[in-house]
Amino acid sequence: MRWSEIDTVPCPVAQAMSVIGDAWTMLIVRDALRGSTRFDEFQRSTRASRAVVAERLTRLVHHGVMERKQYEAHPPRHEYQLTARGRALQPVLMVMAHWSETQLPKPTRSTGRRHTTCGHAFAPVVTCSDCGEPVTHETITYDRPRGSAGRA
Amino acid sequence: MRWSEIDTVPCPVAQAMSVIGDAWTMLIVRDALRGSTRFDEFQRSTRASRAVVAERLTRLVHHGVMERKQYEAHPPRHEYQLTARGRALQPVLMVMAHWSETQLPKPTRSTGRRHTTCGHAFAPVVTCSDCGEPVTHETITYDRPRGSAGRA
DNA sequence: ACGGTTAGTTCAGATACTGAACTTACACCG
DNA sequence: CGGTGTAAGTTCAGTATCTGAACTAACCGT
Repeated sequence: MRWSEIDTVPCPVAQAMSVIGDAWTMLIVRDALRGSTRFDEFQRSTRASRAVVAERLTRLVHHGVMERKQYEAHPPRHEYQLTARGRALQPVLMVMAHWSETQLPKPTRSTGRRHTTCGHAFAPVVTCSDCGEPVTHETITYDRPRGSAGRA
Repeated sequence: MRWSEIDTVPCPVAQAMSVIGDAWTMLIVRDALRGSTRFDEFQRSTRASRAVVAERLTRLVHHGVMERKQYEAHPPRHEYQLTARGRALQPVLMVMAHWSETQLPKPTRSTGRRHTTCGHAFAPVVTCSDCGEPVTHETITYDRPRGSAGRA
């Protein structure tokens, strides 16, 4: 199966992969969540090749994660902004960064994440929308126990 | 910059990418979280080429996400099991699947996720470990506002 | 006129992926 | 005994993708 056909798999994880299943794409989204909007900004920060940055930005726009806007007419200049769909990736990146910080051996500079509601540094905790209690690997089941297409 | 050098970037997202920043790897982890352990099981479900499945499994073992265990001596047969580090990816996949289900247009079969603590189907909500309130893109700040290396 | 900025595109050479066949080592069946 | 099946890979030729560097276009400031 080709990369380009992943989007035909009826699984939410595979669908997500068809949009953000690439390291450079994720780094671009990370930068966008931090406030980057310009092509060169993405290129310098990710250090991906210019061709890859251009291709990934086009793909993100195509999937409705980012919007390409002209901010200057002469000369024509564009910038990339996250859409609501793109901003909704924030929890994904945050939980991923937390996994990295707590599970991987190599030290990374702390992200210094702070919750403005309470003012504290914090760890993201995934909870149940119904009862509010934390969700762990052990307290989850799936309705169709062993279906054909994957899910997580 | 090469893919193989991502792990030198001192950013937790980049570090995560160096381990799971690949679509096939994520699908393998998804299957493992569902209970798959065998090479052929991963290959059939992901439909990646056998060479890629072998390479990705080796990489996951190398990064301590999975363990390779011999479960039969004659003929030698191995299986792959998630380590604690691998099981800790469950929230990442779950939040990602939720993003996919709520944000992407293409319909995917519902994952039918159920919380055994309360017995209900649920959506994962990322909350603050300190105050317990939901965390959104708007209620987060970062201590070093515009550092050199990325974070999210 | 000269250099700088922004957003790309182009290209040759290197790297990675695909699909299929092949391998090893056994088990089961008649 | 020979054939088929299973499990976990490996190998290979052809194809696709990525890298790094240079180049383009259209302006600005001095």
